[in-house]
Amino acid sequence: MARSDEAASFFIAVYNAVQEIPEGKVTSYGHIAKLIGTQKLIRKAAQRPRQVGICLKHLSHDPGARHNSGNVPWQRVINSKGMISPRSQPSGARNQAAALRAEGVTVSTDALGELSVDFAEYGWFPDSLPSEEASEEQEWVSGSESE
DNA sequence: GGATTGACGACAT
DNA sequence: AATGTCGCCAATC
Repeated sequence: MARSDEAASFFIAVYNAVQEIPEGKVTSYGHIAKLIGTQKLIRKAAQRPRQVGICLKHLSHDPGARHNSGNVPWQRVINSKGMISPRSQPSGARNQAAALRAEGVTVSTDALGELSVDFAEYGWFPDSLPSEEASEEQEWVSGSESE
């Protein structure tokens, strides 16, 4: 099992999780990492929020790719403080804000020009992926499901 | 192929 | 409350 395979799995898991974020909702990089962490497949996933950002950064713009900027709602992922990461290129963050506003999310701008979203209103933080059981190998044992 | 960077986050000062 | 430090590890010098 090469580490590169594990890395690839991580990318897939991230894109898969991000696609679960409902339109008009947002979550954090850290939460995506945590959700992936519930799946044993990937090592220390819950401790790698940065890698989640890397995944989105490298999200393909090729419409033909399995996961691309068109079918993965990357804009719904912001940092744990509820703010769109300023990062290197301001236009990128602004573009993200525009994409969120387009789907009904209110993005506030403070005096410093930092963009933020109210988690209380738009946050999406489930304990696990809604379709986690449906899409994965689904090899857990049935019998002890307690609601 | 070693060193730095970074769409982050938790904890320590 | 506001910085600083460290862990994580793929990508990029």
